[in-house]
Amino acid sequence: MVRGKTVISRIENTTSRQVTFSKRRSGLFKKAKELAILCDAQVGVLVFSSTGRLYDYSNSSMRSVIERYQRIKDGQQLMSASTEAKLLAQDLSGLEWNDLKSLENQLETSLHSVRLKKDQIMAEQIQELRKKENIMHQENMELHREFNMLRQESVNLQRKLYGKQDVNGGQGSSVTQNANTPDDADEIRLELSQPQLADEKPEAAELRKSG
Amino acid sequence: MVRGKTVISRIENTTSRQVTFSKRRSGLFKKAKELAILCDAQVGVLVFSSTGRLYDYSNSSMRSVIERYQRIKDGQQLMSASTEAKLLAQDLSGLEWNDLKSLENQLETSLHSVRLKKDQIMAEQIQELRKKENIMHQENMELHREFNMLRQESVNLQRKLYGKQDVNGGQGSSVTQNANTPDDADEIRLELSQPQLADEKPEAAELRKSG
DNA sequence: ACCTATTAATAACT
DNA sequence: TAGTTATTAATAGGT
Repeated sequence: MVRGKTVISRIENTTSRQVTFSKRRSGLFKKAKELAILCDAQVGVLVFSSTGRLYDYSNSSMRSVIERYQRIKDGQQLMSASTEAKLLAQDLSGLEWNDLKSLENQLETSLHSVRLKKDQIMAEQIQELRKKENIMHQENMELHREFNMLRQESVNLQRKLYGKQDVNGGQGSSVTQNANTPDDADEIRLELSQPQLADEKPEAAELRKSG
Repeated sequence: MVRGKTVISRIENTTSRQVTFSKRRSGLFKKAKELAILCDAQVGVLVFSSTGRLYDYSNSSMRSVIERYQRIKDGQQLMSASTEAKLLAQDLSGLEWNDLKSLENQLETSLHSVRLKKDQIMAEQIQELRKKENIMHQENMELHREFNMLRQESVNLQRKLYGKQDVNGGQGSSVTQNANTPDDADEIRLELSQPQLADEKPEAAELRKSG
């Protein structure tokens, strides 16, 4: 029953977060739809849940919304497919369906196999790159783990060697100050953060498995 | 003051439509923001006014939202182009040969631009994945380098601590299994191999230098 | 841009 | 997941 002024910060309880997500998502879509109708606007809404699931609304096709957005953003003047199709449809009037059907078939079949092959190749490439990406990410994580173990070990050794004085063994960056090793690494500075997929949330990897 | 139940249909009066657009647009964005915060979701909203102006909101970058959307969608539907062609063909009736000729050309053009767009999207994806791959690879190399330096240091510390006998001061870390290192660090075996890009293109190396 | 009567959305509950 | 309801939030029309 809405007690008190609703505070907008992350809902920690998982179930109530999911319930709220479901309710507010539909509320948002409803608002988007109303805006589109009332004000004759083109609207697209994209929502990814914290579990990585996609929900979307748009009054026209999302593809065309995105293309329009990109056209404006990129300053490019690429005509969107849907716009072009509309123009094409307007140009032609009074055409026999049977003729069109065979025409369509001809055009499609001639292009279909080529497109299929090309798409297949590109899709395979993308899939392979994604696989590689995941493997590298895992390897990266493993390296971090092992690195930290070794660092801890090194710190312990230094403690044994030098006593408890001047041993900089914190979790921070500068791990060792080993001033008396002439031909070896005198000073190792470490500034490592956890590896991260460039701009992806963790669940994205999860998603790729299923999708 | 909201008289009566608000009817959702196009507002004919231009000024009040614009006012409503402005108000409801900000309302929509607010709702989107709240959803993102409350439910830890990634949200993107795109709105084009009836005059063609773009307004957008997203809690992360719109680009990443769109890319995430496309990553999901292009796995699901590679058939949208042919579907559109079918819909287009169904609209039309009554045809002459000259019309067919021009239709053929237009369909070809249309298909061409659709194909171009699709290819462009896929090519961008591949490019971005390659970029990510390179970044991760670089990070991986750096980790290896630092790991080896730290390992060397650890070995030196162990020598100092234990002399040349029984140099196995690991705290249970499976990383340093250098059981009998007589004099040189050359024999230290590390179970990590250098990371490698499977089928690296020439520009990849170039990228790492600068990045 | 601000105000406010009124409807709309929704948090907590079942 | 789907209702109910007490509240808060959004907003249409006016200024």
